[in-house]
Amino acid sequence: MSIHTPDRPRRRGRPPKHSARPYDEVRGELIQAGLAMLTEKGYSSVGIDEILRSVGVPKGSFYHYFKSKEEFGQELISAYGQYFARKLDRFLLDTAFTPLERIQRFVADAAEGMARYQFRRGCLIGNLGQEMSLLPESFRAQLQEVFNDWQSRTAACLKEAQTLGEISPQQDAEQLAEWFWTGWEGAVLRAKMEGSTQPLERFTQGFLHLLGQEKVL
Amino acid sequence: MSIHTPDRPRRRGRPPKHSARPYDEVRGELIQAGLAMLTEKGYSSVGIDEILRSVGVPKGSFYHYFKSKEEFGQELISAYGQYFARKLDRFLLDTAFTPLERIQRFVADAAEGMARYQFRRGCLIGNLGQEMSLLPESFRAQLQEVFNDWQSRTAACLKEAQTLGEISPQQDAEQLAEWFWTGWEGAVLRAKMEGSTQPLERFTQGFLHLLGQEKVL
DNA sequence: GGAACAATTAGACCGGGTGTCTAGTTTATG
DNA sequence: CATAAACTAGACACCCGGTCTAATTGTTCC
Repeated sequence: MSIHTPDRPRRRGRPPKHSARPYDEVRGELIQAGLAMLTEKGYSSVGIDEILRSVGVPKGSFYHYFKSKEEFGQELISAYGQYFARKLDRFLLDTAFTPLERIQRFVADAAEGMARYQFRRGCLIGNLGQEMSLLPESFRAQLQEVFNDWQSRTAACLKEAQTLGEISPQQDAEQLAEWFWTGWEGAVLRAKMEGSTQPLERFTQGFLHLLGQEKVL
Repeated sequence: MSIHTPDRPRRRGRPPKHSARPYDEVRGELIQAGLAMLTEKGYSSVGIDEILRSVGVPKGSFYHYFKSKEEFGQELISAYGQYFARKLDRFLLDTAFTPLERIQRFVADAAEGMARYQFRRGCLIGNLGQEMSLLPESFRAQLQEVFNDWQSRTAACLKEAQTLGEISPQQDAEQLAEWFWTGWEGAVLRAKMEGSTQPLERFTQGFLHLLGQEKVL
């Protein structure tokens, strides 16, 4: 339940070689904890020490692991982007299903993920986009890149659907994918608001409908 | 440009009858200023005195006008809901245009509004939905109601489109409207992120496409 | 053994801010 | 002229923010 052991005794100087968690492990835990908190509350409402505390790392150590909160945020964005890219691949490249089925399976998995945290956590990228006016400008381009990445993975799947004749080859797959992600973020927002997976499902249903198929989900 | 005269001299006790702005006027200005700030930064990042200061009302007076920050927030939600409902009516009931044209005109107006503030301000309801996990629970139902209201106004317009034969009468107008608003919030989010009206236009184009018409915008 | 270096963090810096409320001052009312 | 109504100064009692220096401890290598 808790993210880390609450407080082991803490010594001051350099830790003995074989006792301490290695640098990269601690760094990873900080990123993990940061992701959990920022997906729930966004960037500006979460303080550094809240994250540090949850991992049992003393406040003074933050700048040993990261240059600043801004840089930390940048790493979170990229970690989240990659995490989700992997998840997308897991579903969208799964040849056991048709391309459209893969999308549905991805959506179902994401919905389950939101439910697991009582709809308190959303999409980090969406959260930050919404906060944009409070954020360091350096985040803007990075957020866009993440979306672009997700979109092109989705577009590839849609193109496959086209060559397999599952959807019409006339529509621009890239644009459909952009469009999916735009709407998806809206659906995530409403899922948080309503505390229900319904918006996610309804949106997806409509999207697949747009693709030209009738019976879905 | 500035919201109010910066600081007129301020006397302490009850103001003379004909000198002071009436209670309701001040209240209205506070709500106005609150809307401007919350549409930009959300609820939790905006402090009460930031709003007070911008209107030239001393901090001590807040509880003269509102019971608490929570109640103030509730009034903002309802004011924003009504403001937008009026705007929707202005466009969606304008019989000088076809129903679908009205929707396009509404979108164009909203896009212009976002551009006017350099894409820093979004939709208050969307902002708060995103923040939900940081908000008083009392906001949840209220936010949903606002969406429902907007949706039914939109649905009415879509039904008119159906009776006029502009779109197929087979689809459920209510659901299409819900779907529009879900996607719309996503598009607003991305417009903020990209600092461009493009997401708004692209999304709308796709939506109208879904309604079955080809040439749009 | 002991210098030099690497790894870690205590603790404070400095400057905010939060929402709330009481006690007070001033005008209006009857 | 007492009482009531309208308004606000100023503080309460917090907790927070991100950052950085100086100190402490372990390791390495002569």
